[in-house]
Amino acid sequence: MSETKLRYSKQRETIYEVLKDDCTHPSVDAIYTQVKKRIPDISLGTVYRNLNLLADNKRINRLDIGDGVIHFDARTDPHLHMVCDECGLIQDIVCHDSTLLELINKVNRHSEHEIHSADIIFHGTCSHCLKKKS
Amino acid sequence: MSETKLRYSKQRETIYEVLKDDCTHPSVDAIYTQVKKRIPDISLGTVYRNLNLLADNKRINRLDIGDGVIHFDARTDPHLHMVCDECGLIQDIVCHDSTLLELINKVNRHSEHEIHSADIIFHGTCSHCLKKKS
DNA sequence: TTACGTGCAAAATCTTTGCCCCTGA
DNA sequence: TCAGGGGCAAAGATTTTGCACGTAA
Repeated sequence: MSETKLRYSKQRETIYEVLKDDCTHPSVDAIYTQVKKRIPDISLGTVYRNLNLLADNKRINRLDIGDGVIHFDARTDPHLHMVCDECGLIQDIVCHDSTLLELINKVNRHSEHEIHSADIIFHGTCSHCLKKKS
Repeated sequence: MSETKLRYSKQRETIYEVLKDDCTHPSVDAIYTQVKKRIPDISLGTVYRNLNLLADNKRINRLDIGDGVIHFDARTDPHLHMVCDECGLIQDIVCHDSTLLELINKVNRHSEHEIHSADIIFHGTCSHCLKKKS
């Protein structure tokens, strides 16, 4: 949870590279499988450790969609997520305007709490599955 | 995941009653502890089984705040959640107006996907912790 | 040199499941 | 009667951690 100085390690940078090039919001296991192609003897524990370190240092984000495993995302700009209930894919929804900030401001005005951030996960049917259905 | 007819059971109704009277969005373990006071020999497996059944039948909702355990909520009207990063409490944020629907509609207009629902979890500092700080 | 990082395996958590007995309808 | 429900314990699944060895700075 705390931000600490990190020394270079091939494993950690490879994990970060793999995640950065993967837009599917992969689970730890999926990342492990990918990284293993480049560093065959890396261990799952190392992948967990480094993903947690990277997240604690805000280089990546944890993403919890409620499927029982943690997903990770190398995008750190504010954006929303959409989970397709048909195919399970997780997609980014870019905030075209100030929608997200507006929502947070609205809640801040109407409640006594102080909101700092919002994790928003939409559920529905993705464009690809919509086409398949019609 | 599928909705099925459920026969009456004392255990299930007690679990539902306990959850309905608890506004803290308790974890399975917290619910188990509560229910155990009324039915001392109930088993944890039964609590899991029934919470999942109740959720599948839409009588309650699962709530995933990313802390590694599932929370449950007997409120089924559309509302948002706020997790206090200081004390960990989960609070309801009532949607005063059509904010939530507006957000969903906006995304539906701007993306090719079809959004059906939104799970929104705010992070910040709750009113109680704000007072303690000042 | 030395504090941080790794691989490995064991442990810790959390959740589901099989089995046999019980119970609501 | 009998299919659904429960208790118990074992199994599964996911994640963390201790330890001895390796490595960046």
